[in-house]
Amino acid sequence: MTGPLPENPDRGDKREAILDAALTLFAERGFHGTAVPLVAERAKVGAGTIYRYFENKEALVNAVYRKWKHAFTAAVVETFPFDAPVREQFHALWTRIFGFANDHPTALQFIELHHHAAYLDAESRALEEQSLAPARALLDETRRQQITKDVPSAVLIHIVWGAFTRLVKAAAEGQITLDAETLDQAENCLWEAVRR
Amino acid sequence: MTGPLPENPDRGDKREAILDAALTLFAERGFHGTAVPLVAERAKVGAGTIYRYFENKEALVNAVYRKWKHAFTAAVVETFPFDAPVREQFHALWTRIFGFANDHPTALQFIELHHHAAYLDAESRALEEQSLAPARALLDETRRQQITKDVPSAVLIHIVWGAFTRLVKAAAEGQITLDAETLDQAENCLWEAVRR
DNA sequence: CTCCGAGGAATGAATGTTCGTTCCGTTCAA
DNA sequence: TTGAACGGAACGAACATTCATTCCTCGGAG
Repeated sequence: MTGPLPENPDRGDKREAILDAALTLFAERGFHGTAVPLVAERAKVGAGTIYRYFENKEALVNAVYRKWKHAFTAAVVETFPFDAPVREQFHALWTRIFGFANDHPTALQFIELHHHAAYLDAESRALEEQSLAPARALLDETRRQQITKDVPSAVLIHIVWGAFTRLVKAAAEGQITLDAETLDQAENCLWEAVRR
Repeated sequence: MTGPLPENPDRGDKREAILDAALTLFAERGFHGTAVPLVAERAKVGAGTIYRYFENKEALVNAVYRKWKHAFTAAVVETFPFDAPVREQFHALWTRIFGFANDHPTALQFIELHHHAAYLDAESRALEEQSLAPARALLDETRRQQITKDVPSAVLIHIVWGAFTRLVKAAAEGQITLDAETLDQAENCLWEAVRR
């Protein structure tokens, strides 16, 4: 699943070095725009070494995708206040998602860029669904309670997530600055977008 | 600018065939993932012919980008009711943008995919700014009139545009269906996101 | 404690393939 | 007949991947 592992466990950091280099380069230049030897150079590793850890370039991009999609899901779900009032849950969701974007901007850029790409395999695709499950559950529940609008929760999710990722991208490009106040204002905008 | 043109004006449709093929392939597989000979094949044209019309692959992608960015801007601005009440202007904006997405789904996908890409030249970059100028003007004005929230108009634009493109992409992938009612609901969501 | 040799890990030059681009013989319109 | 337009074979560069070789680690013999 994770590719062949070297038998000496001390050297597992090579794998991480490769994953890190691949994350950055794939995020910046895309899958087809990134040459494998370039990944090797950035990871300070021989080109052939990559193939000791990953079957091929496609397996590598899938490994990067899964690693960070899992990290994202974990960051959102961990210690999530599932029993708090819904407005508070929305705030928690927003805060965690942005916290992740702040801690790992390259990872979010990578995830967005490779969303639904042709070279992602079935297992990676399945993770795409899974990662937004808490949001879907929340919005389904709030709709039932007539707190949010009578609109399919999938539509609301795409509105919030689409707006969010765009804001992050714009911030990364320096078009806007996402300080605490702006972030709060944006959260408020989107709550009003979804609330009844 | 537009590359060398054949001197016989009758044959200008070859250029269009190339642009059309390039639009579809670049939208589906990205810039680096699309081979020039493949574009030629789809355009039913010899590989060499492409280079009679475009200096190189980069010039081609820029030409596609400009063509459709112009078309998009035109579709939005044409007969726009600049003097209508602001809520109506917002509706007009929403309707026109979605009308474009509906008429030319591949073009919108292409534009989104190549947004701020490294291989776009300065002139193409300039068009990115220009195309959302009407929206910016509208949101600046409504903020002055205290109709929309006291949030930088750039932030509001990214919220609306981000939500919109995500909805279109989700619809293209079959995750949601954007019928007239859903579209109306979504417009309402985003108006409430921006209005005071 | 030192040295040796076995075997897995790592390497990067070599390989076959695919790409962007060019070149040139052919076709077509006038 | 002539010159522009065209197609597609051909070319060098760049790519993903392989593999013969080197490096490193460590167990055990002396």
